[in-house]
Amino acid sequence: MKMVRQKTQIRKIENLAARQVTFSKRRRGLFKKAQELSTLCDIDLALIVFSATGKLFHYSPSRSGKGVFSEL
Amino acid sequence: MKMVRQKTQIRKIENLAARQVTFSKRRRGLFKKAQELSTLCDIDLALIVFSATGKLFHYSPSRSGKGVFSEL
DNA sequence: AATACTATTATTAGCCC
DNA sequence: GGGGCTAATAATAGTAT
Repeated sequence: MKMVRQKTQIRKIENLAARQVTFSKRRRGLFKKAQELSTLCDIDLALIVFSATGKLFHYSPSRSGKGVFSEL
Repeated sequence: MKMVRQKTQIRKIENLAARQVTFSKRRRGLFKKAQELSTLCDIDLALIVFSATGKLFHYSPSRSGKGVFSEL
């Protein structure tokens, strides 16, 4: 069981299963980074992610407790 | 010149200059990650970031060439 | 403010269960 | 699909210019 990682190529992952796994992992990482930026720098931001199947993941942290898009 | 990094604490950076530098650095990193996720997984997303001074940074990559919020 | 460096931490690809 | 592991890559805090 070698664990040799390729240097990541940023282009569409053709294998469906691998693409879904990467989507799940990286989406979580992106949300985490977004929340960190919001907290560290005391700013508002919104991150809206659509899955390939149309499912919506949204995130709108807020310093004030009200989401950036709370009106929508 | 020691370069001892603290384990990052995720809470507001009180020093203004340091906060601005971190905002600049991490905002770029976040945009990069967002674009990578979009490309790797062939999905749409939008990232909207407001600076503390109200400046808007927005990002809405698209696989189709049309932004997610192109209608706005 | 912007950029560069680099030690260190953080993320994650590939694997297994 | 999800969770854990670990080696390897990637991001970045602190520093300097």
